[in-house]
Amino acid sequence: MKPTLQDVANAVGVSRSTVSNAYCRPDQLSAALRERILDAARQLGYPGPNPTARSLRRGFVGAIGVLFTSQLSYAFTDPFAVRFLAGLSGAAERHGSALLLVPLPDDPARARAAVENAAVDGFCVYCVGNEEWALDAIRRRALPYVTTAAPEEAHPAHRYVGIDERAAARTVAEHVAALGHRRVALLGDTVLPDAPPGPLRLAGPADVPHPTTRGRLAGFADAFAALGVDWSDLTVLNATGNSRAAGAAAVAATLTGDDPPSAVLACSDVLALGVLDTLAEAGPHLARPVSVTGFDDIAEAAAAGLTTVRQPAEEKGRIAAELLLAPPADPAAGHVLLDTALVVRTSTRPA
Amino acid sequence: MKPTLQDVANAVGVSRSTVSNAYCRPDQLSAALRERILDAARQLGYPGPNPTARSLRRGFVGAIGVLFTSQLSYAFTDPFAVRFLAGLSGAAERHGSALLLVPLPDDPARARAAVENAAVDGFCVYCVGNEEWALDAIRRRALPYVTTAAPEEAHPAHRYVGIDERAAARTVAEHVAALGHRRVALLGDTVLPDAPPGPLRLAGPADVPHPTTRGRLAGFADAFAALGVDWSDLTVLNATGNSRAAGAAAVAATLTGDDPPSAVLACSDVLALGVLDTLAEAGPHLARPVSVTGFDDIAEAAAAGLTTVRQPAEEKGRIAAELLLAPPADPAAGHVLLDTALVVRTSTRPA
DNA sequence: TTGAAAGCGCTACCAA
DNA sequence: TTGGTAGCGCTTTCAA
Repeated sequence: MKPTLQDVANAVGVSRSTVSNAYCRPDQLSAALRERILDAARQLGYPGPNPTARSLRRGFVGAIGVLFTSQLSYAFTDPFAVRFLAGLSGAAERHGSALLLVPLPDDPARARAAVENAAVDGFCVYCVGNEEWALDAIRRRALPYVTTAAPEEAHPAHRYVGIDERAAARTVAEHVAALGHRRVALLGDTVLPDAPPGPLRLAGPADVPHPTTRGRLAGFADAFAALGVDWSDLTVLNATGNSRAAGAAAVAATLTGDDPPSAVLACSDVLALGVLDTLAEAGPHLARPVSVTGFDDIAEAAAAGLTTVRQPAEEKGRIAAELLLAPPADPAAGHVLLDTALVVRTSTRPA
Repeated sequence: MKPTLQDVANAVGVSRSTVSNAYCRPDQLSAALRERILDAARQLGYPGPNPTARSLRRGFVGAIGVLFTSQLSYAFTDPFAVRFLAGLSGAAERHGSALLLVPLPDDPARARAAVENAAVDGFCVYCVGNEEWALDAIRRRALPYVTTAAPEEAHPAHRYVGIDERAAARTVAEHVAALGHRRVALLGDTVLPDAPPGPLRLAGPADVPHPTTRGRLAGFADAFAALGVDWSDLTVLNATGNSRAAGAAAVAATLTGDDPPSAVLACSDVLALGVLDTLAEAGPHLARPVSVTGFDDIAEAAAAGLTTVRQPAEEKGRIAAELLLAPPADPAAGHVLLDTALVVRTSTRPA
């Protein structure tokens, strides 16, 4: 059996308290005794206090849980998520907190159990879809948490760091509109659940369940509505996933059909890069060039010359961690909206 | 105070065991009683069994620790590490295990404490330098672990997944040698600790402390030695970090000096991309083109036309997780060497 | 400076 | 099917 603190105490002939003190309160005993205890521990192969037992007793763990309501590997596949995690981990590191990445099974009951069973002091919920159930489980545990988007309904103690999705989306749409584009397609990931890739009939942005996508589509629409281009004049394209391939598949038929749009506004850079892939492939067969915009400004966007909206990924992660680990006294400071910036590159041209 | 299992038991008028059973062994009580208990729990706001207490009692945690002996954010900054983590997290997810990313402070004593205090069932150690101290702490805790490189000295129960660094490096060097290059520079990250960026005097690869870098440099040297080009004829360049910028800085003086090498063999793609950056910047001032090779085959390598050695990043992560979570019965199967492949692109040309 | 006592919240065994 | 008992390994008063 693995030796315990008790064994060390027995070996030295002192009480457990004293051994415990030797580890976590060196000032509470003589240096000599402490040395004697540590020596005995080494001799016995005692690896130091058991972390789980210590957490139970102390009432905290030293780790924050990170939740992606999707495959966990998504976190490492999406460039924006990776940068967010870089910022988050840097700040967590500074606070001496570890990061527990919690995989969520597809089965709702088991997913909820995963949230209930995570040994953490708080949660950072990376919003990618419907995570209300997870927030509910977290609130029941009375743990602090932070999300990466404003909540749908305000909740006391709900802290978040996000951007003004709608206003940000509007800026890039205004840029495209100013270039003279009027036949425009909007591309989003999972605009409606279970919808197939490609064009979608949608009464308005309000019908989109995912708040981030809803906000961005609404912002795109705002810009055109101001110029008299109605929602019904816009094409909405659905991608079945936030990936390059899904973006490419979503637009393929539309771009190669007759009367294609002159511009495609995507809800993420990854989708937009997929559009560029389709465009590059279709190449000579296209009647005329198509302008494309993305959202996020990931590294690949610059290389591809993609016009996009920049949001500060690492900073978002850093602030999320700080909101959790060093909560502001003023509750209003728990709601952070970051600035975004339109980045114009070569993927948008006059219509 | 937060309600505990005991409170629920009191409320329903049953024993704690029965409440516990209601949560983790539903077959041990009648459906009716279980419903009654769960209802009471809901009423009281009991969020379910405390994960830490459960772990203590059960003796396992359901998480594996991931150690990067560097800034934790490095894990998200290095493309190869990110792909490794994607593979690792996918496999962990399948096994229902969470991932605890443990930040390691710079201070050695505190770093060791971080390893000792992590509540995990095992460790995956991503090798980036000297991690013997961490392995030592893990062994004392008698936890299973896996590393991403063969150990320097064999240890029972040490499992690893790696590649034959030396043989792999040799293949790309042979390719460069076959193109006729004889004046060659080798570029590695932290070839010697605390060495400045740029050329380095080194008696031989054996003097390099980091095993991965040592193996790759030795492999490069092997290829040239076979053609009569001695170690002393090769230039060794030191980069102070595994980053594009560090790679660029390491080669700048050498490439723009007189009598520059005709080829640079880098120990990673990231470093090689830095070399390409320097080359692009120096551009017209260069006497003649310089061939460059990398190592890893990250996504950016393809776009940059970089000749490199491909190693299966995601698979490495997946196998690491499986070695840990589903240990093979045969101990020999705990040592996995993955295949690598030379990928020739446009960054290498005849001398 | 040291030790005794009292749990942290839970689960697993065994007996009823 | 239910409950009593006995810890899991530790830390923290408080008293000596």
